[in-house]
Amino acid sequence: MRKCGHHWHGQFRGCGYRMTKPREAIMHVLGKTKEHLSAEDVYLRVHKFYPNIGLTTVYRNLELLVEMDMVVKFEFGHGKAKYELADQYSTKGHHHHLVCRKCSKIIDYSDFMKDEVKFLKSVEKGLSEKYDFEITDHLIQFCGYCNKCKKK
Amino acid sequence: MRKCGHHWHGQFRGCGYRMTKPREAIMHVLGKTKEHLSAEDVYLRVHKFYPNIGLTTVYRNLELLVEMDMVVKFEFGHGKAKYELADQYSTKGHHHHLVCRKCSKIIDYSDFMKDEVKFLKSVEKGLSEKYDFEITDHLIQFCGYCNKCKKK
DNA sequence: ATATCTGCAAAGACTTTGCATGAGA
DNA sequence: TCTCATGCAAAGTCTTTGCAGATAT
Repeated sequence: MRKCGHHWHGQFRGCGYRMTKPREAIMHVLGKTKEHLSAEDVYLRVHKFYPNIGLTTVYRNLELLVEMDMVVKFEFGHGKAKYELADQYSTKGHHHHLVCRKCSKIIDYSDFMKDEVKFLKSVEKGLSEKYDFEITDHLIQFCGYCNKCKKK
Repeated sequence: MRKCGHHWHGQFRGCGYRMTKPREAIMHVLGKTKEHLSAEDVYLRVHKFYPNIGLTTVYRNLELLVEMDMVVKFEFGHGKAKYELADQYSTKGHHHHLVCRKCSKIIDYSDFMKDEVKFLKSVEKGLSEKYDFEITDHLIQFCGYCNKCKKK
């Protein structure tokens, strides 16, 4: 059976992991979507072209990918965790979320990134020094009511 | 038995809810701590002076309090949700969190709020207009490795 | 060859629901 | 008095763990 050659190979090997078919399939699904997928969502999509996949494997690999900084995990507070490819691997690019408190709708936005970068730069530096904390990532999110859910 | 009079009374009545002993007890616990408590944490603390409390009641009221904007719910990604009194009811004041990806330690910080306010003011305005979204709250959080967990 | 990875089944953890009883206004 | 709220038990979800067999290198 052919080897699991692929452009993710190096990423995994570099971290001491193997490139396997389930991993390839999971990366494929994550790379193809612009949505925020739950573990089960990923499982279902992978399952279509790789029916042998197990949900457990999806959970284990998503966790691994988060640890490797290739995937970001979000807990929007509606039961299940959602996963997205990290900015540098994604076609979506750097963005944040607007979360509706009523219908749970999530809007991606990538506006005002200039302001954000300026803000983050000084804050991250200050915080990491003051608290002796190595900052690897940030989470910025706005909560409220979407156009359909806000009171008229 | 005496009535449940208390300074939270108006908050609840104003939203169409009743002031009950369990609610009073839960507010008492939340108001007394500076920690981030899980539902079970709240339950255990309330239980000490109000042993009749049920865990279900705690869950139901925390949810209610979040909806009333009196409490903020955080999902730091380590299993259980954590709750804090909202800024305006808390002695902690406005703050955000630094979350260690390894040991799950959470550091509250309230530095750089001037920069933050400036940043948020323009961004919130822009976003709410562009996406027709009523922003009620924001979540800003930095993830990384605390002094004990970062590689030397 | 051999340590890693996978899939299945079962267990675990947190949270929600149903319902009869109790309490606030 | 008349709803609303509570507590218990049971159920529901999402996620993790154990383990034997399969796979990548």
